[in-house]
This record gives sequence, C-alpha cells and structure tokens, in this order.
Amino acid sequence: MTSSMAPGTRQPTIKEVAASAGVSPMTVSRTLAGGVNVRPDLQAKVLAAVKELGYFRNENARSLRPGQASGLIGVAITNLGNPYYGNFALGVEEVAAKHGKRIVLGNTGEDCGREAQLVADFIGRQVEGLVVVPSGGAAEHLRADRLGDTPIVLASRQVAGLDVDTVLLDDVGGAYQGTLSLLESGHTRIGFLGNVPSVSTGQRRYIGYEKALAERGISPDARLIQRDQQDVEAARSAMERLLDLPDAPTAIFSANNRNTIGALKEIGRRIRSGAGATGFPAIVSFDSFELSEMMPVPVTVIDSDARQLGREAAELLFARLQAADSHGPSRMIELPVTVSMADR
Amino acid sequence: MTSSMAPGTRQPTIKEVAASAGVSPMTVSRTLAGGVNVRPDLQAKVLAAVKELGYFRNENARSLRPGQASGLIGVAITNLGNPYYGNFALGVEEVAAKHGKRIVLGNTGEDCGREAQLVADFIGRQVEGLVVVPSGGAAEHLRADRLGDTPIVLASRQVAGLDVDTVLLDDVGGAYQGTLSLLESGHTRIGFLGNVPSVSTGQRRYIGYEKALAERGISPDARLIQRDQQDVEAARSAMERLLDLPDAPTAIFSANNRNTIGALKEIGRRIRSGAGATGFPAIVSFDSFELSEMMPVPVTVIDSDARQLGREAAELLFARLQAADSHGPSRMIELPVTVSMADR
DNA sequence: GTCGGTATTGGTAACGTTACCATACCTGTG
DNA sequence: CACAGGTATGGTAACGTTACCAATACCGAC
Repeated sequence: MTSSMAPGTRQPTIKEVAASAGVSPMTVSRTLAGGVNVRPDLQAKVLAAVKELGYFRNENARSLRPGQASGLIGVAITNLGNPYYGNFALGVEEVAAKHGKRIVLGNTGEDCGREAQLVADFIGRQVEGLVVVPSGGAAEHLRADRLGDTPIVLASRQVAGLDVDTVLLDDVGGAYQGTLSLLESGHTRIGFLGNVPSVSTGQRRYIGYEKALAERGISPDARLIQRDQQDVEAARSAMERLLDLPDAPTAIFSANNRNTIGALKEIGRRIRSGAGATGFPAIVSFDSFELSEMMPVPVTVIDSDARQLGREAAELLFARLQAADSHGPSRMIELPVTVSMADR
Repeated sequence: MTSSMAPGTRQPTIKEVAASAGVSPMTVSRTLAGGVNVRPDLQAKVLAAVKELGYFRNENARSLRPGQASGLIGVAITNLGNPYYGNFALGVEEVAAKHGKRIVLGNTGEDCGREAQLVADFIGRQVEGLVVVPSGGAAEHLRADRLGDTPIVLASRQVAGLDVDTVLLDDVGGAYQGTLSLLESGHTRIGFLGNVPSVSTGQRRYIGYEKALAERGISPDARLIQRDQQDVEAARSAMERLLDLPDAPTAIFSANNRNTIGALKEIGRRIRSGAGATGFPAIVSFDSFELSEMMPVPVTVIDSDARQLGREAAELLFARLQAADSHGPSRMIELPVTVSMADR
C-alpha cells in the first residue's frame, strides 16, 4: 500500500527500492537487468519491493550512462490527421520494435520552423536516429553535420542539396502512367491538381504528368494547372475553378489524397444541386483513399503502401546505425506504385 | 567545420562547448538559459561555439536534475492508421504546446500488453502526465497507484472500476438519437454493427441503440446484432451476413467508422456485381468519414470532433497537473455529438 | 588446512546538467 | 579611499543509474 502523499510525490528511486528490500542499489539494478549472479531469494525480495513501491527505472538517467543507447527513434511527419502518414508511422514503428527500439512521434504541420524545433528536441533527447517527412521549406536544420552525427532518413519527399538516405515513391513513373491512361482514353485536356513545387512530391508528380503530355505533343495549359492547395477545402475550390472554365478539362490528374478528396467534394456538391451524375471529368488520383470504388465518377488510383514506405525508411536507418562505416555514401530507394484502373 | 570521425562520434557536451569558447560550463548553461548576468561578448562566443560544434542540450540529463520537469506528455492511442485518433492526438498536442510541453505518441494496436509496456516506458521516461485511449482489456496497469502518481486521463473509452479523469463522447445519447431517427422513418428491423462489449464505446453505443428500440417496444433480435468486428474486412463480412438473412434488416446502425466503411464496401460490392443501387438498408454511422455525402445509399452521420476530444483530455490533464490537490476526486466529461441526417 | 576459483554483494565513480555558494570585479557614494 | 551593493564568473555537489573494482563467502581439490 502506497502512502498517499502531497501532490509533489516523486517516482521512487532505486535506492528506495533497495532500502525497502534490505539490499544495495546494485542488487536491485542487477535483478532488474536479468538477475545474473543474484540469489533467487534476494531477487524475490527486490521484485516484491519494486511492485510494492511502484518503481519504474528512470530511463533518462539510464541513457545518461556512457555507452547506453536511449532506445529511441525520432519520427517527424507533416500531418497526423492524414491516415497516409499514420500508416507510415506504423511501418516505422513495426521495424523499430523489431530492433527493440521505440519511436517518438512528432507532427510538423508542414511548418518548417516547427520541424527544426522538433528535430532539435529529438536530438536533445538523444534519439539514435531520425525519420523525417520534410516539410519542404529551407532545410538547413536537416543537414547531417548539423545533427551531431545522428543518422537521418528522409521519407516520401526529398530535399534538394541534402545528401542523406532517402526513400521515395516512384512519383514520376506513377504520375506518368496515370496521365498516360487518361490520354489513351482519348482525353487531351487534363487538369492538374497538386502540391506546391517546393515540395518534392509536388514537383516530381508534375514532371510525370508533363512528360506523358509531351509524348503526345501536348504542351501544358497553365489555366488547367492548380498547384497551391494544401488542404481539402482549397482543393475543392481549385476544382471549382477548373470546372467553371469555358473549356473545362475532361479529365483531372490529382497529385495527392487531399486534392482528390477536394475535387470529389466539388463534384458531389454539383450533383446534389441538381446536375446529373454525368459530364464530370474522369479522375486519376495519386494516393488511394477509402471507398474510392464508391464514387459517382470513375476514379483511377495510383496506390502506394504507406506502411511499406515506413518500413523501408526504418530499414535504411537501421542499416546505417549498424554499418561499420556510418558515413558511407547516402542511399536512395524508390518504391513502386500500382495503378488500379477505374473499372468502367 | 566538424572533424569527420569514426562512427562512434558522440554529441558534444557542455564542457566541450565551454572549452571551445574559453569559458566555464556554467557560463554556457547560463547563456543557453537566457543569458541573464552574462557579458554579451561571452554570450556571443558561447553561441558561436554551440553552432560550430553542433551542440544540443542533453534533455535527459537536464530532466535528471531535481525539480526539473521532463516537459513530456505521454499519449497512447489504439490505432495510428485511423484518422480519428490522428486528429485526437493533434488536439492533445495543440494544448500541450500551449503549455510548453511536447507529446510522446505511442500506438497500442488495441493490444493490452503493448499498452502496459508503453505506459511503463512513458513513466520510465519521466512523462509528466498520460493521455490514454484504453484498449479495453484488463487495466491493472492503468490504476493510479500503479503509475507512481503520474496523472492519467482516459479518452474516448472508460474502464470499469478505474476512478480517473475521463473524457467521453455522448455515446449513449448519440446512438439513441441515431437509432431513433431510423425508427421514425418507419424502420423496425435495424441491424447493429459494433465493437466488442468489453470496449466501453461498444457497450455504451449498444445501450443507446437498445434504449431507442425499447421505447418503441422492439426487443433486439440477436441475429441482427454483430459485435465482434475490429477491422474493415470483418465488418464487411458481418454486413454480408446481415444482408443474406431471409428477413434482412431494412436499416443499419453502425457503431463506428471501421464498421461503417466495411458495411459500405459490401454494398458497393453488390452494386458492382449487378444489383441496382436500390433496396439497400439505410445507414446511420457513429463517427463520420470523408466523402460520406458521396455514398450511393443515404448515410446519417453521428459526428464528433476528434480534435476537440484531444483538447479536452489534455485540458483535464493540465488542470490536474496544476491543481494544488492533485489527488482530488476524478472528473468525467461527456462531449456532445451532432447528428447530420442524410438529406434524401 | 590451505589454496585457487567462483558466486554473490556492496562501494565508488562517472554520465551531462544546473542550483547553490563563493569569489572576484566593478561602480558609485560617503 | 574604504565600503556597500550589485554584476559576472567559476567550483562543487547532486540528480538516478550502472560499469567497474574490491570484498566476502563458499566450494572442491590437494
């Protein structure tokens, strides 16, 4: 039974456990470390005292000792509310757990300043490595030599001029294939909804789109290109502008999840206000989303496995952590994407 | 310029910074703490050395000092891949940031053992408080006296016999209202898709459903009740069973997000295999989901603000942290939900 | 009975940091 | 010019833990 004390009650320390068990702190430490060379009866006493006092080892103090690792991997993602990144984090966690490490997760909200803060804090907490989905602004704070030799892996997006391990999707190829499928269906006016070019996925997916158009001798029409939307509502409004053009596009290439949802919301709005369910542009969406098969217009999905992306990023990090030469040349992996055609 | 050393390169310490700047560690510490009573020229030297060496304060060592708080709040959620919990975590983070704290996020995967492990680790890392969405199994490890006086707030779900601060949704009321709306439309055979009763939301939402039925003198039909689905595929298959009943339900009350998606997927499957879009049960869904307005069958949504849930949980925690009497009686908050009728 | 070896236990120091105290300096006042 | 009162700086100890070493107890072998 714990004595119920004033608010300021502290965690018990190993000394208190030792006193309560009638042994030295070292015996407690050894017992908790597995009990080698500790008499079973003392182990029992120690464990009883631990339970009685509700003792937990102070991991901060533990990781202070020389040579002791903190057991933490810092993970910074841009938007926790986006299930894509949630699943990404799950992939990182899965691999980290396999190596006996825990992840510390932080959200940058696409804000470069918060990202810098977060990374600094991670390092201050002695993480053994970092997995970061960069927000896309200036990235001085991600340079390897500014991180005190903490290894870092970038995921999903790359940063120009930053020579570190990176895992990307096949953005260019996926966008190219998706756009091509629209061209092959006879579309020639294809709208583009996407991210700002300063974010590498925004840039790379645009390149794939443009490449497919170029092969058919079509030069991009600036009025069909909307690249400034960060959230669903902005995407919806961009879609509204495209649909209101005198010569509206007959198909849309949407470069991500948020844009696709926004575009579909605008279509839904028009359907509910009386327009029939026909005459809307076909949609190709980079990134899948739940219930895409239930949409009133055909949606072709360029899908990737967020969890796998997280796994690969983590594997890259652990490879570097275990490498004899942790300063070896940086590696870059591109994960394939799958294109699931709308079946109508 | 950092000397590029062998893999084992360590973070620089305050002593090294001090040596490099030609001052004592105390002057470095004071400078980093805001610079009171430090000559400007020395501050400049220190800051230059910090930058030069890429020094970050060791937060673990810092929090070891007596009276120093770790600045961390531990947050345990059940499923990172579910955007509901992602947004929940964002709400917690928002309030934590307001108080100058950071969150450490962990995923339990609805696994009670992992939850216990996670909480123990949080405490070992000296978090100042915990926000937990309990997984629903045994919860010995969440008892306040097992947590070394670290305050805890439960969110979304309560745990029987656990007398701690809790934030819930108005599960009973929402389920009652949603079910009532179906009854008022004339439905009498209403299926139930939900969580296992050991999870409090599963239990409470079932109670609301049953209460509405009882008011109309309808006793629940066991064949219409499916309460074992944890993921989308299981939910789809449960929906399949309901639809295949000889006297299939004319409406479905789905007690959460995952079940609603599964149910809709089954409907989609049938529509695509040739059935018309009519003759399917009306759906009421506890929890909203993106694009619910685009579904081929009307979906009434019982919506709650996940982010607000996170905010309220965090506020409860900080109230307790700042209270003079941190052992005061536990509080319970129920957040309202809104019912958005399908508009057809 | 003595010796080498092993099993068990405890003491000490060190990890990186900062609160506290002591010291040295500086400025203005009587 | 002495002295009070402030400002600036450094030394020391302590936070909780465990690696390392020292000490003790015990065992079997000679």
